[in-house]
Amino acid sequence: MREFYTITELTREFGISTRTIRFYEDEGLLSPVRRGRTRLFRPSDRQLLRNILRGKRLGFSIAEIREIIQMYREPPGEAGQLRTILRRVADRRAELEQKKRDIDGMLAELEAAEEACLTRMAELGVGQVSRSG
Amino acid sequence: MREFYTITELTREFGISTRTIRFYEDEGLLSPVRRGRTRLFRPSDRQLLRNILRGKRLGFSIAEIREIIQMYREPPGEAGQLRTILRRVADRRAELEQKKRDIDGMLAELEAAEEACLTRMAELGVGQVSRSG
DNA sequence: GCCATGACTTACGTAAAAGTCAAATTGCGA
DNA sequence: TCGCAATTTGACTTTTACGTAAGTCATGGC
Repeated sequence: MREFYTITELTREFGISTRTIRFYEDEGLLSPVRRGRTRLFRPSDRQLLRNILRGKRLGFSIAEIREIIQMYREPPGEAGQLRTILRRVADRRAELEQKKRDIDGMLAELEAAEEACLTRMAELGVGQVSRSG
Repeated sequence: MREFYTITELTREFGISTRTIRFYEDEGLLSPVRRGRTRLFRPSDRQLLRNILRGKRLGFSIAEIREIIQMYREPPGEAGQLRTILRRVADRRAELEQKKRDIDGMLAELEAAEEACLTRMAELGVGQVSRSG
């Protein structure tokens, strides 16, 4: 495991721009250490970035991702705050389950569309058809 | 099954604004029939709206949703176009599978966070803890 | 006939999430 | 130590997905 990554290494690995990474830092999602003014990303920063991009792919906003990230941090010492976090965890979980159902719904529609295409191709007498599902 | 829905009925059912529905029509996602100037939504429009909102929840853009919707339409008569659609279906499917993995990853992180909170609460000697997973 | 209600169009506004560009600075290899 | 590529900050621009406001139109009840 490497100790540090440069910003461009991360942009290449994740297919994003430096502007994006700096933007995430401005938004408080990332906090790389610095040598002089240059950002140095630890493996934990890299992991965090990976999680941020996961959230993005699922349609979460920066604000939501920031909130979710805060739930992963060291749990606080106060019972009320812990309960708050637990509630939010439950909420997010429900949201993710909904997204899962959405995915299954869309997959079903895609399969129907594929089926219709394959049927149509058969009607047209087109060969070289391979089924993936 | 009702024959038509008004715009406000749909806004109430799906928790969105009339502006949003009209915007989707402007963007070519919906094409309700009209009586005079008033929009009348058929059950198929309602279904389509449901699908649009599913796509939104999964983070697809209007442009992407428009493209996906076009795949659901009546399959065209030309073999090349059919193949194009099949390829896009495969791409979208792969994308949805990726999102599914993203969800599972996030769920795992949420569970870890929950676990940490529960542990912390136990340390504090806080009772009334119920586990959901 | 008048008004409330709901729907419509048009136009402008805006927040989020970067993209783009410029100018200064820095690190590092020769 | 020079020079160039990489990095930095800062400001401005763009795109997306609507929100909001202003004014019009149709219609059903009193």
